[in-house]
Amino acid sequence: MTDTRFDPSQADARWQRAWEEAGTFHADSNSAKPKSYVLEMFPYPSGRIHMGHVRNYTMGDVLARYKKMRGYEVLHPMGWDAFGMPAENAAMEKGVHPGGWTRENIANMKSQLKRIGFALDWSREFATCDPEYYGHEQALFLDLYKAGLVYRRQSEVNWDPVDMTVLANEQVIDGKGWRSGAEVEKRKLDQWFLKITDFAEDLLDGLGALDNWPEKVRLMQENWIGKSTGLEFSFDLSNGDRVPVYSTRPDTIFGASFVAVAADHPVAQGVAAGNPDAAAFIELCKRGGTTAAELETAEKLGFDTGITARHPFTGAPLPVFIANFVLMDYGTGAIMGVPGHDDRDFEFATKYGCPILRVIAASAEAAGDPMSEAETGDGICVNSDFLDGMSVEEAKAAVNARAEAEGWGKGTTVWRLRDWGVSRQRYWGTPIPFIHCGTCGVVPVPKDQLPVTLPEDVDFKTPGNPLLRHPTWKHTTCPNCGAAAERETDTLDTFVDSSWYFLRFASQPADKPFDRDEVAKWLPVEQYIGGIEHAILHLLYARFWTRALQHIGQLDFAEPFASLFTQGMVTHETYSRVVGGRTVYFLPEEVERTGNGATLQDDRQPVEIGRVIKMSKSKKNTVDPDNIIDTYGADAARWFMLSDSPPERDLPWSEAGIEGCWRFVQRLWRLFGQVGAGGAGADAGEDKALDRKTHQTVAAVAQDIEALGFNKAVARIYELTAAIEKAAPSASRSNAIVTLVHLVAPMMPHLAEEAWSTVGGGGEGLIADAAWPEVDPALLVDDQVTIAVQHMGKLRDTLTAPKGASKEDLEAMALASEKVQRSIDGAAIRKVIVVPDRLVNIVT
RNA sequence: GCGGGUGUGGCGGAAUGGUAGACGCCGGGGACUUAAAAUCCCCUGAGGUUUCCCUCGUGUGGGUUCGAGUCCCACCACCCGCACCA
Repeated sequence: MTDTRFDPSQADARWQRAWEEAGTFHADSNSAKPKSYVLEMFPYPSGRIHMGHVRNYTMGDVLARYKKMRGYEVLHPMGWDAFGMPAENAAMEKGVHPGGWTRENIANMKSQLKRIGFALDWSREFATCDPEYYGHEQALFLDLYKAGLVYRRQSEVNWDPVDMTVLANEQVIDGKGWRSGAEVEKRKLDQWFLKITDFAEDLLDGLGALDNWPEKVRLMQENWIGKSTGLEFSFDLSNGDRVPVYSTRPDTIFGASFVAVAADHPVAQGVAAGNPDAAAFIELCKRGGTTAAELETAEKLGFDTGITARHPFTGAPLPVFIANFVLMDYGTGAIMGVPGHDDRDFEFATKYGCPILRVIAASAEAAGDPMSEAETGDGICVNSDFLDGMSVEEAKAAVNARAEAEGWGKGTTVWRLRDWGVSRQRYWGTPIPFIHCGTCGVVPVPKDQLPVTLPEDVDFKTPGNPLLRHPTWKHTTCPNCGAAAERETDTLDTFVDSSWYFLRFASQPADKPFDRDEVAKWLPVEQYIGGIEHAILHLLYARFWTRALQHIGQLDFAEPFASLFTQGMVTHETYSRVVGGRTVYFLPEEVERTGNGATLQDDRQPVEIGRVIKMSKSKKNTVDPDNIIDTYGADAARWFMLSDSPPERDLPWSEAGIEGCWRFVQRLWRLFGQVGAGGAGADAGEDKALDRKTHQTVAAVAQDIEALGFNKAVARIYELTAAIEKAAPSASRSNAIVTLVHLVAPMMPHLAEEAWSTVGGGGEGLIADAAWPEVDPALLVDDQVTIAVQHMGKLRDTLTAPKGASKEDLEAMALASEKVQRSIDGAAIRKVIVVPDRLVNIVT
């Protein structure tokens, strides 16, 4: 090896070519080896790869390469989540076609990914906007329809009356359309739904078996599914109607002081018909946000209908309100208000003067205590007739039993989970394969006519759904009767696309979505890696879709992802100045970081250093992976992604940090050049301490990689590197260096290949195909251990003892310590605690 | 608002209830060099002491324990999700 520096600008591409030519990362479905499916969430082709992608894919890549070295047949695919709104936005803003824009982005991002040297099987690549892919998706959708899991019903959307278009929640800002600024209305449309609620119980139960999912993701899903048990009963109204309500707290029924119904509840509609004020109030509720967050934080508003409801036990008349915080979608769309024991009811009652009654208290004596806030905790029933003295749980059961016995109510399970609305009134998505016929109704497109492809000739000059206004596309004939009919112009939610892509990666027949047997070979995914932002929707939908396919007999398993890992974001500090009262941000590459400040390169004047936050275009705190790779090569960038921060936490990018990684790449390169100095690699044993360190590191790094503790693996590699550098030349040292090449191979594959091809005359083949080093268990244990000696729990001395020394010996050694004796200072020893191989604590 | 998470030196972080700060970054000092880059060595939680050590210290306040960053209770701060962004 003559070069003193590793040059990634020529080595990276050379090894990437070598892997490609050898088909190194091609996954063979017929392999006899044990399989491992490593998957990172596929990206939306926004145009450029960002550091978050690099981090996500580097983690998966290290695992995939490591698994391969451990003898697994690894499937590590990549593709594109290519449908979605940004492409339509680009079409509107730049006058480009969504398809062309997307294809161009994919090409750019693919070449970016290739430069990082990921061990991907590119032969399985696809984009969800490929007619082949979405055609199969349409077929699956029809299968689910046939199984009764797809239906249509009316549902509300955000309607922008100026742009004449449906808006996503994120396009509604303070109740106004993001483009038009017009007040957003709620409008009812016929929409397609998937019956995810049929699987609510199963999706909930399934969480229990997902041991290798983060606890917090399981909890989030559990809360999302939101199983609750309560009582459903009806109030008799003074106008002769009956209104069913649902409550999870029937034990507090004697504390009910009002009844509230949702704005779109039939009772509300009935009142509005004869009362313009009520109608106006309902209109008010329809404006403003629809999201749960907005409803919860918005001021509680109500309209007193003048109607009263008869309390089922006391017969007392309770006022009936229309309220903005009651949701038609949840329960029965009506509630009994118990201000004493529900936060929202308390706020509402305070505002509208309803009585706040205490019906739960810590003890019977506290029954008369005043209430300054809602008390939602446990206690016993008071002021509650026959419930007095019962616990909350007893009272719930007692009220339910009484209601059922008397026939005016019944115990019910209610789910927060709602059916999945998949209709989108947009162009750039999978067309929903149905036809509307004047005589036959809604008719599925026959499978032999799939895919229903998107028309190419569309314009985005006017707002609204281009499919709806396309001159010819929607006109067709009914497959049933042959009469003129119209195509469905809604497209599918892009979450449908990402609910089965992992199946298509595993198996790609031309004539069907996937082959059941081939899928069974690869699935479930051993390790799925992605952002926490997908903790609920994507992961829940994918779990549902898999169950739905199992239900209709197309799959043999229910859970697609055996292990899940959610990685943190890549963050960066921000650089800004206030110019004319406005904050102007600067890119890191425009800024020079000095000691504890920063200056703009253009004018040498200081800029303000802001908080370290998620990289975002608006704050300009982004770093382009291409620039980093141009400067430092792929391996330094990969190493940075793995160093320091635990993978589940945020990773702050810094120029100094990547410089450090670059120095380490070169440091390794110099060390790798020293194989053979002091003897050939075959005979270790000359340097027992180094042998031990080497084997301990191999075992620890393996363990860390398998637990995705990359930052710990990195720290151990630094330690071994330092130990080798300090060691005198020997066969042990040469062995250690060759081992080190293996250890870094999954993380810095280009450097490792370059070293492998040259060390000690050159290794056999590619190191990507090499086996992970064997560990000698005898070398994992040290024969000497350091014992901490404490007096009253405080460290006073340390001593070295043979491993496995007896408690008596350790105690004697500890008491012999001068420092310890000085600390004890003649006090009587009451107790000595000895933890073998760890510590001695003397208690006086 | 509801749900979830996080908090340890100047910074990122490490630590089966058992030596807090491994490892990296920044910073300081030195070696090499005509000089620089690169590289190598040493120091680097705070305070006291002055080369022997001592005291304090893991968001805050309590508690359990021989011993708490770790377990329990209460609080504070920040971050994420909330169903049409992906």
